[in-house]
Amino acid sequence: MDIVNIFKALADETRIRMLNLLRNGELCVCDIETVLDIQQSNASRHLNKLKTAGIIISEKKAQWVYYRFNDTVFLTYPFLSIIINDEMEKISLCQQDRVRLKQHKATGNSC
Amino acid sequence: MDIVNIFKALADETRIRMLNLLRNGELCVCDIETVLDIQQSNASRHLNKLKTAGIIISEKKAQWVYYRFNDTVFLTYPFLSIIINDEMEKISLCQQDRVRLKQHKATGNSC
DNA sequence: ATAGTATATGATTATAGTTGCATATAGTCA
DNA sequence: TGACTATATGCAACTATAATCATATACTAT
Repeated sequence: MDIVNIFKALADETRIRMLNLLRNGELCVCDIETVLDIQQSNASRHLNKLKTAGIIISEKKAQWVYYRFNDTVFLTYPFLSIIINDEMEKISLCQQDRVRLKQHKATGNSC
Repeated sequence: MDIVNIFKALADETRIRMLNLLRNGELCVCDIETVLDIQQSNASRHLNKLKTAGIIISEKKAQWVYYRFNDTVFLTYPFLSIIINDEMEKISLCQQDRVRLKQHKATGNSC
């Protein structure tokens, strides 16, 4: 039952926060790491879990790996759009994270 | 983050199958047990997990405990309606379970 | 009261998921 | 080439979840 793997991928606060950050567009691992203040290996593994579930895809550019939403999964599971567009907007930690991402990008230290 | 507990509750095949059965209306533990062919304690614990997450509620009637959807949670999390109405319809195991529930009810052995 | 049925829960074991540290791999740039 | 950066992964410790069996609780009916 593939949908169970989707829910398993969503059943973690860090991964919800990651998906929230990706709403603004693709990001590399190190920026996600910095904004969420988590370890590099931790970030890499959580992103891999979201990728394995089919929610995000990755693309290597030079030494960075950029992650972004996998558009086709929203066709298969339309409820995912609602979660990402509406539910994440309601979560205060997610709102704060997006402010922090904006600030991080403003510093010019982002990829 | 309450929504993570919702996803944790959904991140299990048995619990998805339980929610699918409840689409037809309230059911007691023993009927769910029979239709899904799982142990009694197992059924009770999974139902409790769905209840703790706020997705279902229970009502005791005589010696039976009936479980049904908690309507208020669909107001808080509208995406849940889509999952239960649309996604479960697409899962073949869920379709089969609903046939088995119908057959079980037809035997007259249900609560 | 007694026997029977339905449900919940304690205790245990098994399995799966998470984290941190160290290290491997792959790319960049001087 | 060598130093550096970004990312992934092996391993170990830890935590959480699930399944099973036995038992407790609560209700029914005789």
